[in-house]
Amino acid sequence: MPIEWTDSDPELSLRLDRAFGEPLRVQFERALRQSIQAGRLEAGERISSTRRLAAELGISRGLVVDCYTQLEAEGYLSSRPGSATRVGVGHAEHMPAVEARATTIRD
Amino acid sequence: MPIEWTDSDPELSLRLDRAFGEPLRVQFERALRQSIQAGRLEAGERISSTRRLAAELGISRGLVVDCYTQLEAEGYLSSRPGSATRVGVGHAEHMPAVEARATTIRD
DNA sequence: GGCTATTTGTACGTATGTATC
DNA sequence: GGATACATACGTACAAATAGC
Repeated sequence: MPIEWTDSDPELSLRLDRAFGEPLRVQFERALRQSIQAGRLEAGERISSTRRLAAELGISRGLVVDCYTQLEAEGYLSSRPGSATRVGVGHAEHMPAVEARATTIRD
Repeated sequence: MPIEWTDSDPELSLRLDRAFGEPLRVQFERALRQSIQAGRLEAGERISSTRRLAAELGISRGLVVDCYTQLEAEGYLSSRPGSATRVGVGHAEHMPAVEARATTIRD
């Protein structure tokens, strides 16, 4: 049974399927990366905390942490302890779709 | 091809060999126990997390967890959730092999 | 400035499924 | 079939940094 999740504004919508064979982490990581690439998330904008997103998606926080870590290494996200994780400024600027859209996504 | 690993300070150095016939867990567990027995690890000192050590040794984390569990049961290590594993205070000072022998093999 | 809640980061321990020998 | 090893996912716990009041 796939997991679908859409925020109030559909800034981040993704679909995970446990029975699909592909690991949840891979599915989630790709969905998140594509959301940034497509400009559905604005540069510098806060994204959900690992706890909230995990709870909303029905997956463990560890998975979310792992994916955030990976995407941060790729430059898509920026985080520091005690503060919210944000979309990396470097990447989103270079993405054409971003400025065109000016999407608002909060937390 | 043996796996060799040495920490920055060579407090823990070990050598694993997949082709040796002896299970990796046995090799690793013995190497770790001997490091403590020989006093190369100081009492109360932090040791590598299961994730880090597994990654550095190229073995699965499950194996490291199993060995840590066994050595904790023998008193060589001390751990609690959310905190780093440390060398057991009782052991690193006085002698070792006694408690180890008294312990039954688990699992 | 201080206090508290939140968040990240880290770490352990466990469970389940799979592959291989 | 059993033992060994690995991969994936989860739950929990704690410390440090931060943000907000």
